[in-house]
Amino acid sequence: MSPLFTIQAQSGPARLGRIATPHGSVETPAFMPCGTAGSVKAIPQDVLEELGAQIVLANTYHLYLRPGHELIRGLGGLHKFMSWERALLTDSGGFQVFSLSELRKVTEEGVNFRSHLDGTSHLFTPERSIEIQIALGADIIMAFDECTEHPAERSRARESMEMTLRWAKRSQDYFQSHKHEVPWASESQTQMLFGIVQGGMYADLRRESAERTVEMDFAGYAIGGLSVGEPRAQTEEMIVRSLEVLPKDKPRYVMGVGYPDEIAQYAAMGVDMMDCVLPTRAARHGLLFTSQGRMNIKNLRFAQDQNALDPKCGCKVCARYSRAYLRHLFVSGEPLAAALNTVHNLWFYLDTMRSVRHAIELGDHTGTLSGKLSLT
RNA sequence: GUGGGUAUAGUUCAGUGGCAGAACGCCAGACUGUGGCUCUGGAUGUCGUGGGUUCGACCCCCACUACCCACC
Repeated sequence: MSPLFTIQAQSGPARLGRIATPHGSVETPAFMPCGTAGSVKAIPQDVLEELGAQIVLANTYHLYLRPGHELIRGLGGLHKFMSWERALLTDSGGFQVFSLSELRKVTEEGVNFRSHLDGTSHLFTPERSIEIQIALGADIIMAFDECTEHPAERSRARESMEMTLRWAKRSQDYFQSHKHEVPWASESQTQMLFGIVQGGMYADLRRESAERTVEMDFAGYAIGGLSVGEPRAQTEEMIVRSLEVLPKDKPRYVMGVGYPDEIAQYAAMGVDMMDCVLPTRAARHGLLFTSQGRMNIKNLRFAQDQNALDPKCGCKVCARYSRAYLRHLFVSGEPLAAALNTVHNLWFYLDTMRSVRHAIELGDHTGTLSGKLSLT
């Protein structure tokens, strides 16, 4: 079997690579837009393709609750259901449990939680999470973990980390015995299961978590539990500590980050994959990322501004519409505002990654990777 | 013309003889493995005009003006 992840060029710790999935390849470092409920909010799949997205993240928690994973399996899997032929990754539901903490109860077995939709009680276990993720059929699926809250005492961080390690083993075991049940299964193709590094903000726990996760031999490794309120320097250190241990021939994924300059920086540090709700959520809230920094399009100062949103941007929104019009759409509550803003922000993120990949390919002669990206 | 009603923030309206209020709108900020076009904060007043009563009036009294309703 040919390797699922290949590295084509390196520049310092940064890698230019390619993940081969049953639904096309993903060039790395990659940014993955969030399509929580089987949709990147506000834009249709053909636009997502035009933007150059090669992989989208969807969510086990949401799709399980509605419309239900068995329904999606019955309709041929998530790719077919949402008419997305490129790669998909599903999150395990671990983070939703964390972010909806007042509704949860964590035990060794798993997590009891109440649906935010109708209040009904549900139990997620590692086995259940993987079962659902197999039914959905994403190309890359995630082990069921516990996202350690921040701040967390060392003892609490260790306890949480140990739980995640036990759950990782159970996720792996269940996956190995059921992976043939994926909707599009064939002899040569299965899903890739990623393990997740935790350990709170403790460098040695991060290292230990990474080492013991690697021993279980996953197809790729994620670094979770970051961007939960800690200072940026700490995020960076935890990533570095984890990357030191993670195998260089497997994809490494930092979950849930970040700002444009963050994703460029982490890619330069050797991270291959990232996802974040920021570009899409911010877009729906009127916050746009540009080459000149962040821009709140609802500000009065744009009311009569005929300039393109970002004159240096190559997206279709910047090519066609003025700031004045975009402000008008947003202020008026027009649905088109969310669509256009999302197109721009995702283009900006995806284009940032294209620049980073190009810089790695050229051996970073442009300096892009050495911190000269001045994005906020 | 007669009778009745109303007049308070940009708008729609609460309000009490003793610091001028809400909602929406407006202005600004936030957003990091997405429940939520969401959350947080801020500014804005000749309380229609002119008199009177009162220690004190947005509030009570009188007149005027504008608008609304009914009747003629």
